[in-house]
Formats: sequence, C-alpha cells, structure tokens
Amino acid sequence: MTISEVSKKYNLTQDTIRYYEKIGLLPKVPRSKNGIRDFDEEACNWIEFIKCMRNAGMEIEILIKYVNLFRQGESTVKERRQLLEEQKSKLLEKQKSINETLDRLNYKIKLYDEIEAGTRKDFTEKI
Amino acid sequence: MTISEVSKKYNLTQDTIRYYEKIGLLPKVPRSKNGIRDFDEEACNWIEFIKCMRNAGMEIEILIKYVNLFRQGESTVKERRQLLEEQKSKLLEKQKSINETLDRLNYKIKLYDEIEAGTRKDFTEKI
DNA sequence: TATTGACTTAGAGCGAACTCTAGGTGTTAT
DNA sequence: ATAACACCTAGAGTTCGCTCTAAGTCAATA
Repeated sequence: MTISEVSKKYNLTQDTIRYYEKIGLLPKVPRSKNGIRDFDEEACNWIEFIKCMRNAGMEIEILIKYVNLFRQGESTVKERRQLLEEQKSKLLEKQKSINETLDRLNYKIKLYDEIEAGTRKDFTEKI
Repeated sequence: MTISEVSKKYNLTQDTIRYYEKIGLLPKVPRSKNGIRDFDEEACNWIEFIKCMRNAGMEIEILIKYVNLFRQGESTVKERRQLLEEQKSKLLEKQKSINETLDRLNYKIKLYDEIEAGTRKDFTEKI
C-alpha cells in the first residue's frame, strides 16, 4: 500500500504519516527497493492504533514510549500495562470534564430557549 | 479579590488570567484606583466559566466570540444559543472518540493481564 | 526525449495556548 | 529611607503537533 492510499484510508495527510514514522511512532514501515514506503497490514494497524489514541488526545511522547516498549518485546508487558492504565485514568478525567461541560451547555441552551420563548422575562443569566 | 487570590482559587496562573483578559476573554475586570485588578463576583464567574469550557477543550477563539456576543446584550441570544449548540456537538464527538479509545485500552489491558497470568500463551497481540 | 506525477528527504514555518522576561509602579515592613 | 513584595505592561519565547518548502529520484506517458 502506498502512502497516498494509506492517507486516504485513514484520513491522515501524507505529511502526518511521514512525520509519525520519522519520530518513531511507526515501527518498521516496509520499503520497496527504490526506497518507497509500502505499508503492510501491521504498519496499517499501527497507523490505525495511533490515530485512535491521538483522536482521544493522547500525547505523542507517551505513544512513542509505548511503541518503544513494544519493540523491546514481551519483557515489557508489565510496563506497557502500567502505561496504558495511566492513560486510561487520564481519559476518564477528560471524560468527566467533558460531561461537566456538557451539563453546563445544556443548562445554558435551555435558558436561552426560555428567554427566546418569553417564558423567562428576568434576563438574569448567571454566566 | 486580587489576581493572586483568583489564581489560587481557580488554579490558573496569574499569567494565564492576564492573558485571558488581554485577548478579550474576560469582560470588564474591575481595577482599583492604581490600576490593580480587583475581581468581583461576575469576573470570577467568567473565569470559572472559561476554565470549565477550556478544560473540555473548547477553543479560545470560540470563547472570545461568545464573550463578544454576550457583551452585545439580549439581541444576540439566538446566535449564542447556536454557538453553544455547535460546541455541544463537538463535545459529543469528542466524548465518542474517548469512549472508543477507552474500550480499546480496556481490551489491551485485559490482554496484558492474561499474558502476565499465563492464561494466554500465544503472544499474538494484534496492536 | 522531455515532461508529468508520485514519491523521497531535511529542515523551516505555523497556529494555538500559554509562559516568561524585562522594566516599571506602588504599598508595606524594618 | 530603604528594601521587599505584589502588582503592572509589552512583547519575546516555548511547546506541541503538525504542515509546508525546496530540492531531488524514479517510472510512465506524449
């Protein structure tokens, strides 16, 4: 698979994919004899994994750390588990923040609806 | 309330608070006669609101837009509602991404647990 | 054979959101 | 009165995560 195909498949720019490889986020992307990247299934799986983690806001440095542990083989399973557990709690925190904000947005939207409907005449919005 | 008090109360640096004011995120922070900020309840409420929205990842530009609409008074209620609704869908998207990633992390953590426990001898992690 | 087009690299540039620096003022404590 | 301290400003610098540029290689088509 060429970089342009991968780029379309995962909706990432070619620049981003090259960047990810350069900084060590993609272990062993195969190359054809003239140096052109030829992504196999494993390389695609890594891209998909990295994309998923990045979408949730996981830091690139953490992901590089994970990839490096992965490269070192089975001896790093404990450490990898620990890393993922830490990231999981970070995501749970983030989830909490988002839920709080959603509650707040819903409250305000409801308030604005009432104001528009004229149900609420006292325009004392508490920010 | 001085800036250092506000800084402690909301766990934001003084620099960040000044920055927020400078770029127009904090409508009318009162000042004492020698030019020192003296945050009243409304200013604090704004800080708390901005902090909540920023924690959920809302962009500063959007928040500036909201603040500007707010300043223009009741005539902008419809527009403000619209803006909040848009941000709400963005947050719902983000929530979805996080949930997907959490599922994936849970799956991998379970896998690592099995490997460590020896329940799974075939070390065929699919990334 | 010339040019088009997809790929390659190293490295510069960019936008977002702070964060820090330098230099200054004003109040309080010794 | 002098020093320490909390505040002020403008503007430069930093970090993150890309994104773009310039210059080059190679294969295929006009």
